[in-house]
Amino acid sequence: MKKRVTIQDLAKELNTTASTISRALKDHPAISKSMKEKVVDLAQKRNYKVNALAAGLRVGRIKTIGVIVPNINRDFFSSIIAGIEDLAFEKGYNVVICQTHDKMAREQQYINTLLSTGVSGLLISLSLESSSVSYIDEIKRLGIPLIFFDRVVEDSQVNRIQNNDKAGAYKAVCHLLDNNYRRIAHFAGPDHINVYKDRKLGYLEALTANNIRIEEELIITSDVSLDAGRASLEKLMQLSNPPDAVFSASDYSALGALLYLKEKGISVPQDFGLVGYSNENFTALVTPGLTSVDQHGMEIGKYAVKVFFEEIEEKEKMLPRTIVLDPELIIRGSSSRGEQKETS
Amino acid sequence: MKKRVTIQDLAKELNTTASTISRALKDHPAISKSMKEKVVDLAQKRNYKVNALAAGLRVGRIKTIGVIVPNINRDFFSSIIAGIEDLAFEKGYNVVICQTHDKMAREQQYINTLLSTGVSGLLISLSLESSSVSYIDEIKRLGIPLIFFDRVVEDSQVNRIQNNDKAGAYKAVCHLLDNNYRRIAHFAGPDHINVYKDRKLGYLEALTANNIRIEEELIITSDVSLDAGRASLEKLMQLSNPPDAVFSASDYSALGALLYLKEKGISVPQDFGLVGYSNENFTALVTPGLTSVDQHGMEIGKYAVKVFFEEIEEKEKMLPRTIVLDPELIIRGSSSRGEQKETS
DNA sequence: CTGAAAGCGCTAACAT
DNA sequence: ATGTTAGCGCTTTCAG
Repeated sequence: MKKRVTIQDLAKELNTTASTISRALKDHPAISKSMKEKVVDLAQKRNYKVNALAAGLRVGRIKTIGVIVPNINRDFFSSIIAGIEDLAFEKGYNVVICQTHDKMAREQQYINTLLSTGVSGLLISLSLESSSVSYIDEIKRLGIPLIFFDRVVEDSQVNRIQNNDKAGAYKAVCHLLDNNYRRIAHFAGPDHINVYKDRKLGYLEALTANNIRIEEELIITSDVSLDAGRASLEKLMQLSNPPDAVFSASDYSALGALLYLKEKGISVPQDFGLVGYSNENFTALVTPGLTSVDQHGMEIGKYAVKVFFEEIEEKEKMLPRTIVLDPELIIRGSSSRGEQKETS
Repeated sequence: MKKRVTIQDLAKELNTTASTISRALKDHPAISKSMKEKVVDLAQKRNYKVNALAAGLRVGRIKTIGVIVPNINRDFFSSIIAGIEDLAFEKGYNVVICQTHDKMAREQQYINTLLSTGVSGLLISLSLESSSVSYIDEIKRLGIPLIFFDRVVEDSQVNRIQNNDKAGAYKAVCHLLDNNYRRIAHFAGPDHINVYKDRKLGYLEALTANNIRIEEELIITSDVSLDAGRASLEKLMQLSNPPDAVFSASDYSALGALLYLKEKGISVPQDFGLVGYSNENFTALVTPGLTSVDQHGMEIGKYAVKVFFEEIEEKEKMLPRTIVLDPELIIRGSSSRGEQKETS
């Protein structure tokens, strides 16, 4: 367990000083070519690695971007992360990923840790529990770029990359109406999360625009998990006048509903229509395929880092931006009555 | 963009010194109760956070565990991570997750970054490209606990948490034989990765044990992706004597095969049997359900951190351990000829 | 119980 | 083109 090689060790061995080594290693213009070569060779030979702690302490920041998401095993979030990584790597930044499991406490803890390790920026999608958020001001005060994506805070002056969830939901519900479903229920998520609020709004607007009366009993709010979806539909089917379709704010609860319908032998899409949200990979794999709304995760990720780099590269303070992408309805078997091409 | 609050700021305000603040904050026994209270209160009020860079530089290590996996959007890996997080949090450690996308270069880069930021330990599952690995000695030399899980290095003295992949494959193939499939092909992964090598061995042993001749043409090696699975099966079906079942080393290529079979109207499991590996969530969702081998990801994660904590808590150097878990065959529709209970 | 002082490894302004 | 020096914020030994 020897100590790690430092810049001093290299300096001693080359009869020079730490400064020269430091500069040579960063390809500083004022260092002779021959010296640079010697230094780089020796560094390699001795397997030298910068101590990012020391460098970061000095400079106040390290070339790492912190990403905080509710869950990493959602295809939506993992595509966002892939998008973030692509650009970040290109620019020589590393990405560390933290998952909150939708707990506000973990979100706060990770923010503290990441801040205290000197990350250069923070890209965050809120946990389900995070209705209000207290850390924004502090992050701003530290001058660290902060970008929210997908699940964003709404009332503050911050950067946001999000989908037009209202439009996505609107399209989804209109599609169900086009396929002659008439009593369309909605699985809603917590109202304090923008995406769920907006999806509900889109649902309501689509009904109103089509002169369909809104019935509160057809709207069920939950954590939109698979189990919640199954339970919600079970409850709805007890109604004297049950729905003939569900627009779910999440693919998972749509899947729960689908499994319930299969169990009960209710045929989808003939007797019941189903649309989910997020276009998770499994939606294409279940039978019938689950119609869903694709949110272009990769793009969201790319925009998020892009804004980050703009923030650190601009000298003068930029105004916070909100970038809104348009989601896309992906039609599959679960909602296509009449002409079904979909088989898988 | 004010500077962040330091321990010195607090010291000045309380007419004491940094040492006292530092000690009070860590609940050092030699600090008076009243002082501790004052310090903790003020720290809270001023929103003080330790500068982990500075503390880490001093101590040489930070309370963070680095986890490196090929991909985070596999259910298998994300359960492992969940297992790791559980225990790590309990002990006050943070977990940062990095994904290599199966690229050796990224693996090396992340190891460098994590080492240079002073993580306390490294939990690694190798990328597909990583046949030989050069960083082990260095990590050991630095005295940082190193634990491989699932995809491990085989020839060195390191900690390993892995599944008995041979046994899992053996069970899977025997199950196919029990269901009267006779020409069983195998989708193999790269041979330099232990898990794929062992799954192939299990396949071969199961055939041999049942007096079935091994035919090289029935073994197709690929990156076991979805596309590879489809392509591999397509190729196999061109043979003059095509197989009637596939044991795939990965759920993804099994899925590719399933989609191909559906397209061609070959009925599963009647005319063709299919078994995958890893028990990804989607295996329960496709129709017919895909028989697969569950690897107890959560347990693997828990063991991995457990070994990490043992390493840092023991004073004397412990010998590297290898922990082998037994996987479990999950039987679903895709391989159950005769008595099919499975419908989903 | 508290303070003084040194130093972790690196960078950058300021020499030369 | 290279060296000198100071200091980032914290912990910890040693002294009181």
